[in-house]
Amino acid sequence: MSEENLYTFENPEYRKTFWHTSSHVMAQAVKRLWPEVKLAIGPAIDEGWYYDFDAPFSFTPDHLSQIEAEMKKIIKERIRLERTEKPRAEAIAYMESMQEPYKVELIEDLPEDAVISFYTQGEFTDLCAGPHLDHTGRLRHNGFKLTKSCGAYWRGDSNRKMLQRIYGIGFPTKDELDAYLAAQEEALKRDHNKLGRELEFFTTVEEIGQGLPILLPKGARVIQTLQRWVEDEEQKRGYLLTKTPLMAKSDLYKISGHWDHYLDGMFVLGDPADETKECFALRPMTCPFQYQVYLNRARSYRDLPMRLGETSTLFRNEDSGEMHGLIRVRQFTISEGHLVLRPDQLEEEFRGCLELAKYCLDTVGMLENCTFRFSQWDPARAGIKYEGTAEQWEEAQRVMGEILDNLGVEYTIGIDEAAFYGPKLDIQYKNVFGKEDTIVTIQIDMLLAQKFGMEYVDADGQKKTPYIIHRTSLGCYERTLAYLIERYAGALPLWMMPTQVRVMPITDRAHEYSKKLADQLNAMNIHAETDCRSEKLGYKIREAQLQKIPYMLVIGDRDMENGTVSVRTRKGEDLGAMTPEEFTAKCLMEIATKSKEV
RNA sequence: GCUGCUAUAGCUCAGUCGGUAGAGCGCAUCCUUGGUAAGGAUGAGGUCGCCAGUUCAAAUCUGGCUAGCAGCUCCA
Repeated sequence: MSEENLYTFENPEYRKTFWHTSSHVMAQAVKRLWPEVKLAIGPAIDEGWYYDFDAPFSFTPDHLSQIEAEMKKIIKERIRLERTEKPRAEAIAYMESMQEPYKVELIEDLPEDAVISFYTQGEFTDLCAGPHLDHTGRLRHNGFKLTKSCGAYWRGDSNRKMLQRIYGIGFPTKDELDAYLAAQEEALKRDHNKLGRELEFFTTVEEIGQGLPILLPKGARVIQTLQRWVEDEEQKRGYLLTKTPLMAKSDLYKISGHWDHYLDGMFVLGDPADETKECFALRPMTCPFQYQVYLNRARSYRDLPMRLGETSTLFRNEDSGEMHGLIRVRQFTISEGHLVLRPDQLEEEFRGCLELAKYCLDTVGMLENCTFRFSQWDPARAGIKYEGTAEQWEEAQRVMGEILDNLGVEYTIGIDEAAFYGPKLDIQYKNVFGKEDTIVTIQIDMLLAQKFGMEYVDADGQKKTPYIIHRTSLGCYERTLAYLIERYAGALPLWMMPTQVRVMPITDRAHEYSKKLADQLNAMNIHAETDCRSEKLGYKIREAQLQKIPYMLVIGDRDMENGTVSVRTRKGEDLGAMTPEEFTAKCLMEIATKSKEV
């Protein structure tokens, strides 16, 4: 980056600094208004900044307006920011004198030899590593907005006090702010939780409970289309289809380790404390069930790799605050698979899993927005969250790292994000709020095969323990549907749409012709329906348009005379008259190629 | 689970100071047979999320619960 571009908003470093200084200005405003409020931390984030406060009251939108007004003053005062450094003991004493206990704790946790720096702007001083802008006038008094306030645990620890976080966003000009806020508003219109309900993909019912959405006919159909496609694709790639029980006795989960590591997350049927009675649990994952397929008889190295696939419904008892539309639910269905392998097959099979996942994500149009996370263990939680030895973990992570590097996967590392039995490659996707979740996961497991006594007889006659890859190819169908709704604002590509064509007779005279047309289309596996209500054409078109139906066939006297259909797309294009055969061929081609055109 | 917010007709929302409810859209019926984003008329539809409490009186005030939203924590 050239010298002259250094101090512009396009430079990510400058942008972070800009937002970081904004967070200090916000904290200064809060301290001016309510000196009793304690300061925690206030970093710049990907989009804007936040600051965590410990206040004896709750910040309301009213408070935020007051803070904004005070921030404007501070910006107009053009206060210089000055950096100072203090020795550790002095720094602690200083923050104690300022009655900022959170700052004291932060300093105490710094290494003995750390440089402890402060930034002062006017009467306000904050513990901070910097850097910062030179004065508050660099910010724009009408270029920022405090977007929300909410709870956040001190140091991200749910056992500690919940503080209040205020988020803000800011730009060098008001126009940029307005553009950002308008874009945000646009993005929220795609929110699957709103759009998915409006378009009748799903709903929820109070009596059924949290995290248990009802897939309405439209949503169910999309998921059916995706499932059939994924199952067929897996079969082509050598997967064997299984169908295993949705529940098992606690015995099974005790072998797998889920009983120890995951009991809180399971729906248990019966009393785990009563050893005289059977106790069942709904399955939170498929692994120990699908392993039984492998265990059905003795296996030879010639049987490997064994690729098992199952469209698998799982149950997880999530905490009540975690549920979100179709993205985080208590019952969901995934394209689950387990591959049982010899060590020499690991890399190739891992590549196969990654290729399958990328193919699936690309076909539905989501790959370009995915990021890859290499999820590793945290040695500090060995034996608590993670099973196995340090050697096993280092080995599994080394192997996975090598494979990822060989495949040229660009990834970030997530510490303490692994499964209890091994490291993962998680493919992440962001929703319209910018919140990231895993859509696909590929995991290497060096532990469970041993626990279940899974072996194979190798060429040398020795019994050996196989590797296992746990993987999904399109992840959880409910979650995928949610992201698809957001990705396409409800206007899914033709091949996935629950209704692909709506036939719209203009007069009663055209009803019979229209119904026959729809029947013909359905016979060709094109999802068509007829709108025979006695409404005007414009009204029918408006409704079909709002429902994002890809093709509208307008049928009037002209079409009946000429034996044609008049085709309109949801984009508003009038494709004119064509024969039913021409239209059918066009649709079938678009469906067969899984065109992403919308 | 935690912090904050929310819950009125199928949907989006009004409802003033506590005196048991309204609109638009949708739905039904009728008129209209209209060629590319809303034709007209009439009508039905609500124990104001649930349970308590305060009060002569609660959609409105208080508490608890349930569900929804944003974030935190956890997780696919």
